[in-house]
Amino acid sequence: MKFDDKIPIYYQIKNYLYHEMMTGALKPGDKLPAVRQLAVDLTVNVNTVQRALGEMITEGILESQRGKGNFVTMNEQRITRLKEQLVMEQLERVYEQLHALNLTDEQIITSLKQYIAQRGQRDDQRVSD
Amino acid sequence: MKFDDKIPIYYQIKNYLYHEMMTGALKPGDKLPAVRQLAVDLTVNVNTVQRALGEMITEGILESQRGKGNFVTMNEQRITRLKEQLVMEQLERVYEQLHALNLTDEQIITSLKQYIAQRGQRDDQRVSD
DNA sequence: CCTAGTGTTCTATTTAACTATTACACTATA
DNA sequence: TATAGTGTAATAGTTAAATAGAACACTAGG
Repeated sequence: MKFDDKIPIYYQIKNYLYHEMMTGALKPGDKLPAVRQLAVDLTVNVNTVQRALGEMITEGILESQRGKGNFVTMNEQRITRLKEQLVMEQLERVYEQLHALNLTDEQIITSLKQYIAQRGQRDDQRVSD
Repeated sequence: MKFDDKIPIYYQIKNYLYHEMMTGALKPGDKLPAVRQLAVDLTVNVNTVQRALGEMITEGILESQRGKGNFVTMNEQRITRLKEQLVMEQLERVYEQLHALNLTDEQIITSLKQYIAQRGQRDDQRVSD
C-alpha cells in the first residue's frame, strides 16, 4: 500500500479501514485479518497496525478478542455515525480550504460541479461504462 | 499560530503563505516579513520557516534577494496557476474521499450544498451580516 | 497437554521533523 | 567603514513515528 508521507501511517491505516467499512468490504461482526497479516499486506510493522487498531478499539468501532481476532462492532449505529462524521469532516475541510482561497459559496459549489463533470468525461473516455 | 500535528509544520506554513497570496494579503512584488520575524510570528524556528520558503522559491512563487528579503513573484500568471492548482487539489481530494465513502456524484454535490446551507444558517445566528 | 493462530506488550534502534544556536554572506545607510 | 537588517547554512540536540525483534497471554483443536 502506498502512503502519503505527510501523514502518519497509523492514521492512514485507520482511514483505510474506515473506508473498508463504509463500502461494505468489512461488515458489522466481520473478523479483520490477523494483525501480522495486515502488517504484511500493508507493508508496515505490526506495532504500527496495532496503534491504528488500538485507537479504533478505543473509539468503539472495533472490538478485540484476545486469541481470536479483531472484529467490526455489531453496533450498526456506531458505524452510521462514523460515516456521517467522516463525510462531515471532508466537507468542512474542503469548504474552509476553498473559502480561504477566496472562493464564494457559489463558486465552491460550481467548481465542484465542473470538476465532477470534467472527471465524468475523462472516465467516459477510458471505459464506456 | 496553531498547527495540526498530523502535518509537517513547514508544509502548513507554505499553505498559510499561499492563502495570504490568494486573498491578496500578499500581492505580487510584496516583501515578506523577515524570516526571523516570521519565525517569531508563527512561533517556530527560523530553519522551519526557511524550509517552507526554500520550497516556494524553488517553485518560483517567491524570489529571494540576499540581504534584502523575500518577495512575492511579479509573474502574476504563476500565481493564477498556483490558485487553480490549489483549488483542483482540494476538489480532487474531497471527491476521492467521499467517493471512497460510497457516495455517488449526485450525493457528493447534494451533501456539499446542504453543508453550506446549514453553515449559512449557523453563521446567520451569530452575525446578521 | 501440545501446537498453531491470535492479540498484546516491551525494548532497542532508526529516521524525519523540529528546535537551538551560531556563523557566514550580502545590502543599505549613517 | 561600521552597523543594522536581511537571507543562508551548518552543527548539535530533542522528539514522535516507525521499525525490528522478542516475549507474553489467550483460544481452539488435535
